[in-house]
Amino acid sequence: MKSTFEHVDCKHCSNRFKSVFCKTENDKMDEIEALKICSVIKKGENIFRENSYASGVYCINAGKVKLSMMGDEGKEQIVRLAKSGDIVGYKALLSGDRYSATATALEDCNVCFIPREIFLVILQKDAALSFEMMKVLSDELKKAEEKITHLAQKPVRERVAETILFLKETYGLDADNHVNVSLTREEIANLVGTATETAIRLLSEFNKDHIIELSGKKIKILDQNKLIKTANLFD
Amino acid sequence: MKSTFEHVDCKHCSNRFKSVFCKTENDKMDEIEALKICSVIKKGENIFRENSYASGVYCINAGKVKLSMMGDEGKEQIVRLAKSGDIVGYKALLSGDRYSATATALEDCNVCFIPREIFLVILQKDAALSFEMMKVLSDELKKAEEKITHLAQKPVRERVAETILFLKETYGLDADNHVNVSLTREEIANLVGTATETAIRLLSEFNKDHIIELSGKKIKILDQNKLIKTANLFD
DNA sequence: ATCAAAACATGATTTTTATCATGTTTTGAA
DNA sequence: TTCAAAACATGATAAAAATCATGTTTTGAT
Repeated sequence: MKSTFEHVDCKHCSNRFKSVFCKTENDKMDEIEALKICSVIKKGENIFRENSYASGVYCINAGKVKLSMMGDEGKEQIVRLAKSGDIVGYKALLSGDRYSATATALEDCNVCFIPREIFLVILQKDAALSFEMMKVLSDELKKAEEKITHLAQKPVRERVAETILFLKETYGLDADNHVNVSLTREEIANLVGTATETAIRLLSEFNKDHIIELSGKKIKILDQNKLIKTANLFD
Repeated sequence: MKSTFEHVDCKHCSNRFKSVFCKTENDKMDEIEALKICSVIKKGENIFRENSYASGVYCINAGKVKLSMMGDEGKEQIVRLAKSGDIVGYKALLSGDRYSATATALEDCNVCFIPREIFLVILQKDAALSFEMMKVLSDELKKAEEKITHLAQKPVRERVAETILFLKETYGLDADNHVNVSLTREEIANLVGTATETAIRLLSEFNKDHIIELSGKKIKILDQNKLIKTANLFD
């Protein structure tokens, strides 16, 4: 099984046209193809660590990844969730800095590593790729600013509801209509920005109120409208 | 007096080499020069408004600007502070969206408006400008993610201390060693992400403890080390 | 110079949320 | 399969911060 993931041909990559590389020309793609390194990252393993030297970007070919920062008291804050087709590690590379977050596989992943120099050189030559990168960065920044506003102004209850909707938006639903990602309660709390116990309590409450249905780590949204209302969105 | 600000020659602009345009070639600069529109924005006036159509970017030639988003309950959240040499409004332009924040002059400003099309066309042609833009975006994103982490994990007291240090970092000190920006207590609260009364109380407390000295809206940092300690940074 | 509005200040109270404590359930490695 | 560690759950309590209330000071327009 593992070998089928070992090397992915960029030009035929299933994420090719979903990713930031969608408009990249074929000759540039060949350069990446030649020098990228694909590898399998097991669930729980880190792709890179906060404060370590940024050696390149990672293109997620399969799997889910969390990006988190360590707070002063050693508490994890999840700042982004990535899925197949997304790239991670570009921020540090562009600002010429160390990685500002740790990237951890939420499930077994297949990622393609594109070394720093190759990525930067292609970026210099390929205006379309640059433009796509700027779009990605702009979108991330916009989302981050919205998150700041909500974190500063919305009560935890609303933010927990919002987070469930965000998880559905990001990862979709599986065959059984469950939100298609498995997070511990602690991870959900670290995404919401609250204490683990508070997240647990609010999830149980939503469960009791038949807004969601919990079975272990699986979350099923029973009443999306009520969840939107609970999140206090769009008013 | 006003006329001296009315038109600023890009090539001789004092911010030329501090801004994102620092590496832009002269011929590109001429294009911008020819089509940009300089104007004076009075204190309190908006440069652009959240949700309005993004018609271009604004280069701040002189003055200070706050960028804020409206929360659900109509409460302002300040997401960024800009100074001369900074550009604002680029995010919306790049993601092809409306402005996601409102830009308001904190004092009389002189800004140069660069229309959407010109900026985007030059961006396509000028790899160096694109790269600088990506750097700016990356830095902003990194700061935003740090803010998210602090907002989620640090108590208000620490965040107020941190905000004072941030204001000093951003705008420096004036001749009397005061932090060189004038914000209302409400604006400080909206930057910190707390209630106005809470911000007022903590500022008075720092004042009483001789960490800072308040005189009206002017803030003087008396004991920077204590302020850093209060902010609980670097430990 | 006057005056109303905005900003600032501070005490009292309530609400929200974190923390502490403790017990149960689930999970994954030996 | 067993068993310890991790995750989950929930009650009690404490702490933090918001809200409410009220008064003072500052500010800017007339």
